[in-house]
Parts: sequence; structure tokens; C-alpha cells
Amino acid sequence: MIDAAGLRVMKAIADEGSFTSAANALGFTQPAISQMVRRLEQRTGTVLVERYGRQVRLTEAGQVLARHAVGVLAALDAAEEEITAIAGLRAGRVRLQAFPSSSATLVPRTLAILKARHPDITVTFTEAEPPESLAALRRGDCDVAVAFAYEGGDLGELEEDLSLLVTRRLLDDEVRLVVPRTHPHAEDEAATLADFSGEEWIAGCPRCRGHLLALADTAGFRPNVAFETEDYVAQLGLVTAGLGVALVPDLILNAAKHDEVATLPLSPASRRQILAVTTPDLLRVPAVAAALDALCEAAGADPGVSPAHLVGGEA
Amino acid sequence: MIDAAGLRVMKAIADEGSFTSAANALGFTQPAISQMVRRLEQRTGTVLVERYGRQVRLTEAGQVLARHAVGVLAALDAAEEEITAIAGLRAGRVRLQAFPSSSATLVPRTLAILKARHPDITVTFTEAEPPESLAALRRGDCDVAVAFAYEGGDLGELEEDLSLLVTRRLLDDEVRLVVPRTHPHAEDEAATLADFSGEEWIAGCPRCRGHLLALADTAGFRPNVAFETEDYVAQLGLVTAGLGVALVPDLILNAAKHDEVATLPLSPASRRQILAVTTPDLLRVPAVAAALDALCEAAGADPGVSPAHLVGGEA
DNA sequence: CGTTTCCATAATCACCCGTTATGATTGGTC
DNA sequence: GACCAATCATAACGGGTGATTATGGAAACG
Repeated sequence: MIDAAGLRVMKAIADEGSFTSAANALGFTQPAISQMVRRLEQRTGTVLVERYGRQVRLTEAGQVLARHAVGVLAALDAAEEEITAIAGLRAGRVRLQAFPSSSATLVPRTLAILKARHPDITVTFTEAEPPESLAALRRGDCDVAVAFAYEGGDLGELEEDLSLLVTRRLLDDEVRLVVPRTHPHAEDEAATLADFSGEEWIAGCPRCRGHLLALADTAGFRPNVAFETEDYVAQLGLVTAGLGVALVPDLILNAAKHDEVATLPLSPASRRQILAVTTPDLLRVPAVAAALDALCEAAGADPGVSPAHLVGGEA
Repeated sequence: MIDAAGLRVMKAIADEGSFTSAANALGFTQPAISQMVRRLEQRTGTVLVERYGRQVRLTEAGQVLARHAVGVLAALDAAEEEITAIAGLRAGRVRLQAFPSSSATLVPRTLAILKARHPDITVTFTEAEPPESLAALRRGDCDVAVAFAYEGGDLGELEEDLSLLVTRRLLDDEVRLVVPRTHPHAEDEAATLADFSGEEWIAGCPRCRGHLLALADTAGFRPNVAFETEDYVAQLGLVTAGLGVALVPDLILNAAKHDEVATLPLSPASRRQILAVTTPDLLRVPAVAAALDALCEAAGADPGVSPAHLVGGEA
């Protein structure tokens, strides 16, 4: 019944004292004001303006509208300002979830880039394994999820989780075999997994363990898993102590100290893909886009975007 | 850029959780919501709604709008309620100005009627002589003026003051000659003014005095004005004391005690018109209309309205 | 008394904002 | 694994809002 335009007009009349001035103040012509008032009057069924001679003044009802106009228009302007602030990266929120081992280097570097570039954006970060982070993304509790998938392994399984989502490949993380310095194969150029079928193995998180099992299966043996820990630093410690061997991604090795062990590339090589995941709509939210850019930059990847179902396709 | 309708839609989506439910809640169809959101999004240049699968949820920017919607819509409703209250006589204001001698009976009776009929209306009353009350009316400081005009006398003069105004004739107030009980003509049926050319006169307010002078001039003499007071009770007291004679309107005589004097109708009769005056627009304001009705009722007049320039025309 | 300066009205036109009808896609179900 | 229900998107269409220009009438002013 009453809209913002009507209030704006009433306020302008109250402020300016005449239809003509109000029209000028609002950038309209005088007849626009004239019939705007008339429409308002017949909508409310009330006399809003008293025309006396060639001057106009608001009736009590008109003053009521003009008075309320102040608050309403202020609130409207405030809303608009907030929106443009979000659009202009002068405000906004990004909720990031990433898997634990990315927290060490990728995420901190991303947050630093983001903070430097857009200091007014609020970034929240939660550590979560891919299944949970993607669930949060689908649920709407998260804006960007950083996930990983082992090539050939759970890429297919992940793919179904990625339907309706978009991803950016951040980096290809090569998996290396970590053995004690004193190990007979410690000086090899590369490691063939079958050579280690008799070792005791140290496994990580459920999905990493799954990857280990898959690789071993391909190599024709079942690994003897003696220890399990999700903490890669602990894994390196166990290897250092000579208690077994482990598969550890490069990303971890670049960040953690590992002088006491030998790290061998696998032959054939095995990699995991690290992906940033979000929804198509969120991609168009400036703060989210900025976060993705920062993630790419931190990972040193090109900032190309690919729909979820193309993840394993090319490359 | 952002209007009330848009906010209403965003709030409905936030509350209901889907376009379809929001549409039902607002009484619209689903496509209406769909393209309303699209328009809002391209107007603000921002993603407001995140479509994931077949569910929708607000982005941060969308939540900003939904949050502001509460306040804005509440304020809008409040304004609308105030307006309808004024229209429904459950609120409103009437500023009444009346000439002093009407304050005795006409105005109190009017206020009583008004208060009984519409207890929620605020009535303010100011005593003012016709020139001032009409000026206030023109200035917008008054809603209803109760004025009077002597027939034949200043009716023409008043008429020019009444341009652009509307009037209601409240009553015709006959003017009587007041003389001491002991006066030789005290028992006459009627008074011919010429018979009192030698008396000492008691005059009232400037315009009443003007009327006296006009009547005397017609009768062929210049009255010897010995006393002047605007207080009619004082005039009656002066007459009672035998200090002179006076012209006093019936309205006063009906209200004030005057046992000690004789009141004679004039021949030819002389009347003053008592009018309620307002502007054409204010006439359509419910509270003002109610006040005019109450005035008519208090005066016992028919509630006909006549444009100002017809005041002296018929009757 | 003309002249200016207001506001009102008429005619016109664009676009906003609804509608109905229909399609695309998701997500559950037998 | 294919149907089925639910949800949002889109197209086509129509009415009304809300602006414009052009014009008229009345009031205040010199």
C-alpha cells in the first residue's frame, strides 16, 4: 500500500515546501510529484496534502508519512550500503573448510594473501575432512571447501559428491614413500611398491589408508599395517624410529622437517589432487571469488575453473 | 534501487525457505518470486540467493536484506496503521480557533459532543478574533475557524478573507439593544435605533463597534461612545449600572445572566452570521469533518456546506 | 492589470510486476 | 534404473504504475 517511493516523495515535499522544489530535489518533473501524491491519497483514502492557493502543506496524515519516511529511507540506505560494501569487497564473509594437512601451509598462506588484499573481509576457517566439508558446503554452512582426491582411487567416489559443485584444481600433490635413512632402499632413485611388501606400514587417515591399500593391491600384496595415526608429523617420527614405512604427500614433506628419513618418489608415480570446491552461485560472490583466487595463488596454480564433473577428465 | 516489495520477498524467502512457500505466504505465484529475485539481483549487482539443487538459501547479501526487511516493514506497517487510525477517527488532531464570545457556549458544547463521539481525537482550542483565526487557517496553523460577520456590514470585507475557503453557517445571531430596566423605552416591543441617538453608548470589540457605527449611521446619528470593553459581561454590568446602552448579540444573552436589564429586538432587525470556516482539503479530513459536524450540532444548524463566496448570496 | 509562478490535467509511453503455461533438473521411490 | 513428485527457470502476455511533454487555470506579486 505504501512504498518507499511514496515516502521519499512525501519527505521531499515536507523538506522543500512545494511540489516543484520536491521534484527538482528528486530529479523528477513537477507532474510526477503531483500524480504521485494523488495516487498515494487514493490508495490510503486520506488527504495527505492541503492545497491552499498555490502553496501546499502536509496534513497530519501527510506529516505522519513524512516522519516515518526518515527512518525507513535511512534503513533502506543502510541496507544498500551494506550490499555495495559486500559487492565492493569492503565487507563480506568467507567460511573456509579445509582438510587437516592443508592447514599447515596452503591455508595460512591463503589467509595471509586474502588479509593483505582485502583486509575488511571476515574469514572463518574450520578444519574438516573432505566428506564433512563438502556436506557443510551442500548444507550452506561453508563457502569454500578445500578437498583432495587420490588419482585413480576415490576420484570417482568424490565425483558423485561434487555434483552441482564447481572446483578449481589447486595443485597436484605427489605421494612419496618415506623410509628410514638406514633402509636398504634408502638411496634408490625411485621406489617400486612391490619391493616393500614385507615392511610394516604406517597408515594415516581412512582415505589415505584406502589409497595405500589400493596401491598395494595393484602391486600385488596386502600391506601389514602396524600403526595408524592421522598426524603426519607423528608418521615421520615413527619412520625415523625405524618402526615402519609410510606414504606421505609432498605437501607435508615441504612443510615438515624430515632430515632423518629418506623420501623416495614412487614408480609408477602416484598423486593426489587438491581442489577448492564451491557452488556455482557462491562463485559469483566477490568475497568467495577473492578467496578462491587467493587459494590458487597460494598453491601456485592457474586460476582456471572447471565444473565438478570434469575434474578427472583432462590434464 | 531497493524497495519495500523486494524486502518483503527476501524476508519471505528467509522465513519460508523456498520460493514456492514464500510465494504462498505472500499470495503470489512462484514465478513472481523467481523473477523478483532475479530483478533484485541484477539491480544490486549481487548474488542474493544461492540455488543448490532444488533448494535455495540466502547468501550473505541476501541475509542483509532479509534482516533489514524486518525493521523497514515494521515501520511501514506502523505508518499505515497511523494513517488508517486517522482515517478511522481513532486518532487525529483538530486545531480550532474561535472568537471570544463563542467560547462561552458554542465551543464547549462542540468539544463535549466531539469528545463523546470520538474520544481519541485530540482537539486544541485557541481563542482568536476572526481576522487572526482566518490568518492562522491560511497559514496552516489552524484547521477550523469559527468567525462571525455582521450582515450588510463587514460581510463584504470578510468575503475577501474567505477566498479559497469553505464555510458552514452555524447560526444567525440576532443583535439586541440592552438598556437599563429603568429606561423609558425598556418596555417597548422593539427598539428603533434613532430613538437612542442621545444615549451614551457602550461599545465592544473593534468590529462590533464598527457595526454599531454603521447601524447608527443608517439611523442618521453618530453614537456617543462613553465606554469600550470587549467583555460582554462587563457591558451588561455597565448597562445595569445605568451608565449607557449597548448592542449585544443573542448568543451572549442566552449564556450570561441579564436579569437587571431589558433586551429589545431592533427594528429593523440586525443579525450577525456565525460561520465555521476551513479549507476545501481539510474538509475531507475525517477529524475536521467531525469537528464541523459537532459545531453544527452544537449550534443547531443544518450541516450544509457552502463555498465561501456564496456566504452572503442566498439565505 | 499583466506577469510570473505555482499546481492540475491530458495524452503518451516505457517498464515493472504480476499472471499462466511450460520446461529442466533434482531427489526420492518402487 | 526408471518413474514420479517437487522445485526453480523461462517465455509470452497483460495491466497498471510511474515517468514524460504539453497545456491550462488560478493565485500572488509588482
